[in-house]
Amino acid sequence: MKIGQVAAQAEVTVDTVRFYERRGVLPTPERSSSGYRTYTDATVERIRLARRLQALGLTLDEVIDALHATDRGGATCDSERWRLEAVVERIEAKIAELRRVRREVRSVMAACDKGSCLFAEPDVPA
Amino acid sequence: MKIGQVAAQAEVTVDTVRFYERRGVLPTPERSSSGYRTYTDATVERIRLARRLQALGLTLDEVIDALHATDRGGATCDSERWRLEAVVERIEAKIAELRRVRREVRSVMAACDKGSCLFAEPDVPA
DNA sequence: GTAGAGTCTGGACCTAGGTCCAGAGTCAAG
DNA sequence: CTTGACTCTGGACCTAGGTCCAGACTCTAC
Repeated sequence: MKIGQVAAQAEVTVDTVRFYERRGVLPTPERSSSGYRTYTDATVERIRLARRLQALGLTLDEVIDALHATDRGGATCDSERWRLEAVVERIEAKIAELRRVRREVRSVMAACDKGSCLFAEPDVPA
Repeated sequence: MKIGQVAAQAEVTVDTVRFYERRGVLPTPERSSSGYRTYTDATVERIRLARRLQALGLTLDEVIDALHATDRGGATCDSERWRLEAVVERIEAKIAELRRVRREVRSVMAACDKGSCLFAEPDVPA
């Protein structure tokens, strides 16, 4: 398979496939006699898995790490579970932060209603 | 006041002050005879307000917009309230998205426990 | 045999919000 | 009058995850 076909099947662009290669998501591919990268279905699956992990909130570096861990063999659910737990924690920290900010925005809005507006100074009438 | 003093009082760096000037958060300042920017306390207040708005989740462009609106005069709590409401909506959309992803991560973890691990293919014993 | 589609390289570009730098000028204290 | 702290300009750099480009090459179909 050539890069375009892999990209289409994995639903990414050819640029992304090459980018993943540079970053180490994908191993250095074989080349045809004319220098074209050649791939198998396994590459499509690997890209799909990478995207899935990214969609779950892993950074690209974490995805690479996870893939390399399984490449080395010996990766099991138990041995890799912590990655997902770390993601959940990160998500929860973000949610907490967003809630904090929302509370603050609401309190500013409430203060605004009472006449102390952030934007327009309340012109205190004598 | 010179830039360093303004920066210190507003708790930002001098680079940020100059950056804010370029972006339009701050108006073009007066210059001393030697070419140094000169500021008043009002600038410190303006920077503090800008940072406050950013901390509430407004983008820098939105902050600039809000400040310019009040510069033009006529800004009131009522006329500017929508900005904060928009921020709240954005925050809520983000929270919803994070919750969705968290649900998905958890479901992947649960599936993992049942033997279909994303990382390590379950080697189905015969 | 040639047009058009695909592929190659590697480096520039994008967003957002700054941060950092060199090289030159300015200012206050000792 | 020199040292050290401050300021000036404008452009490069940072993160993250790609995206886009030119100019050259290759492959397929007509």
